[in-house]
Amino acid sequence: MKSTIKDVAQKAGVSIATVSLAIHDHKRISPETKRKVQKAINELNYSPSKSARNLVSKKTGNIGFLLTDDHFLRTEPFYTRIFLGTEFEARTGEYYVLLNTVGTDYDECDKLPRFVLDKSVDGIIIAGKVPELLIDKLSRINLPLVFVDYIPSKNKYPLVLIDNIHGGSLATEHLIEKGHKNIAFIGGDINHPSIHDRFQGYKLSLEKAGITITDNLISLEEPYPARQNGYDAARRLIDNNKDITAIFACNDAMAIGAMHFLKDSGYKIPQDISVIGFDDVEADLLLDPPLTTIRVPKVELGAEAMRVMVDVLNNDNIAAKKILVPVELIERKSTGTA
Amino acid sequence: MKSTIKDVAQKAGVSIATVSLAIHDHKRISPETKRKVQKAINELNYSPSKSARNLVSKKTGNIGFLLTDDHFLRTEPFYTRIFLGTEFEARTGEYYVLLNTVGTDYDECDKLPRFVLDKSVDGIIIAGKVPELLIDKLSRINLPLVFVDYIPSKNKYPLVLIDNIHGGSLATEHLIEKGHKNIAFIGGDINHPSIHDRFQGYKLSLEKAGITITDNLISLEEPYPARQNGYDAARRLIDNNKDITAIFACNDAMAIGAMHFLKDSGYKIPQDISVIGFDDVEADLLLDPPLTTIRVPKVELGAEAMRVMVDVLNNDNIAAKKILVPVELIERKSTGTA
DNA sequence: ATAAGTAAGTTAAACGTTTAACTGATATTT
DNA sequence: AAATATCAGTTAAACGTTTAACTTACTTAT
Repeated sequence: MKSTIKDVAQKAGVSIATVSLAIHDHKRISPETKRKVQKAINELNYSPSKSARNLVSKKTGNIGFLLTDDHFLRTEPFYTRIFLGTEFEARTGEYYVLLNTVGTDYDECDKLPRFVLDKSVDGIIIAGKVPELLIDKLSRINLPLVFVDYIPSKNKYPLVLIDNIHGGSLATEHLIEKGHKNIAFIGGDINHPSIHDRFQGYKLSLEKAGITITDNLISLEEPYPARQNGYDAARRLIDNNKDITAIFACNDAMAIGAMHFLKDSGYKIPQDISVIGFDDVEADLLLDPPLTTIRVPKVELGAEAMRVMVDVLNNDNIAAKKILVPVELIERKSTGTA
Repeated sequence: MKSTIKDVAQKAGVSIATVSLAIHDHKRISPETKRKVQKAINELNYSPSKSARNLVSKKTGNIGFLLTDDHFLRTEPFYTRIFLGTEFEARTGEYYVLLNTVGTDYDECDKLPRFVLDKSVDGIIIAGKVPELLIDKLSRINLPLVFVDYIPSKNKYPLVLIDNIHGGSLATEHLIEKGHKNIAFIGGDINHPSIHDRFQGYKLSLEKAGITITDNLISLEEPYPARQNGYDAARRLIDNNKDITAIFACNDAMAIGAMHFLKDSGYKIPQDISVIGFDDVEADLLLDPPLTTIRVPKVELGAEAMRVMVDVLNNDNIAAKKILVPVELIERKSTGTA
């Protein structure tokens, strides 16, 4: 059943080295011999053993995909999509993707990811925020690292990022165009590079439009950008400032929370208050009204990260590049004229 | 940096065979030697090379996870969750999971999944409905197969299934307990084993409660269990029978559609009509009112499938078992008393 | 005619494990 | 006291590739 290189060699009447060289299209092998070998391969339905190859090449043919438990388990399939993207791209690059999650509470005693310990990967794509301690440890072993949707503090690795600043601007400009002036911003975990940048985009656009940036329009206290936090932030904001006519939430989860609060408080969306989110998660379409948001091409992010990884692997020491993946405004029904 | 068994042997002052045997806790090695070896292992931070192991054991340590493109890409992260479950369980079983999708239009000319071609997996978990032709081809190569959430036509493989009949009963009994008598059923693609069984559960519970099963309370025509179909089915049902006080939809997507129709027609949920779904997808919580449903433990389904696979792999030819994973009623706000 | 070069293979070592078969002590049985 | 069993380890082959170094037969240049 399972044929080896030996069987092919026998059938083709050549040595196993010739078969190997023929497979790799080595110039030392004549076209005719290559044909003979190819014929034998087809007849025997042979395909090389990965294990044997890996053993001698000291490569594994696998790329690790690392993220935190809560990112993978969270309701919105954000990182799942990114993972999917790496998987799609890996296919063309002849790689497999191995997934591993780590706790957010990673500490000194915790083990390294399984695929690192048993040397099952040639490189690691790290998605989203992961504990810096883990990054430290990982940077000590000699594996190529590529970050997607996160900027580690010691920034010497290739980065694949959402163009958050531009996205923040897009969202804000959309509201400005609709005639809004009192535009609130809801953030959570403002130290997170993505959220920080979206906030930058917000401020940039306001400045550009000549609108002064007002403190009581901005909520940055929430520690985490989740639904409930969006709800709480919206309440605080509205309590302090009745003039708000539009809210830009730093992500859809918070936008959804904010919408819940607004509905609970009897505000009509978008007649009384417009809401825009960021990410474009599936749930947005189910909302009433469906949420206007900034679409992040999640699958594309993952694919890009894998492309960078393959480059790094083939090209040994390529300069650590930084790729910004563009976003786009998706206008639905949650935003209207002021 | 990367230490091999040779280094460990040298450091411990024994042969490499001894190291290997010690690692596998072989009885021929004395406790004292084992300690020595362990010490050397720790000091060198050694861990065995998977490639080398795989080569000699002729195992890969990988399990394939196969499903169709559209199942993986569809909005509700149903199969994604199942995948996650296999991944979690794989961890304890020392396996890695390799994912591969196939088109629903798989035909004779299409290649087998990549991980089959290059012999990168020891077994395959197949999730959801996949083309029978592919199953045929796969059954010819000698890899263990485990199906999750699908029953292939030639049923000789281990199966991990949702307990759909019981779920159907749970849903129906919940409505009966609330005092409902005119309980409608909305199905789509009634030939699908899962939907068929949910319908069985419905009928069983009605019989048990002494309620006659009425044709104009049942909609089975819809070809596909999607939102729009739920909308259409609900309309037809209500048009034909104004006495309906409760609807059991065969899945959440159809339930969501039905709710939309009811709202559009001015019915209050649950005051006028109760609605219950099946699956418990994330969207349910966002609805107004949030949907009462039957929770399907998706992660658990995947974990169970992996457990079965590991059993099969360790135990060579275990009888093809069939595991029914239990479901539970999640009561939210879309069902009330008649 | 001889040396040098090239073309097309082949040989054999290496990759890092596992494991069957062997060895050489001790301990036990007869 | 000799034969046998047990214990604790070692030796060496095998797994299926890749690849540097070697071979052999032609070409071509001098």
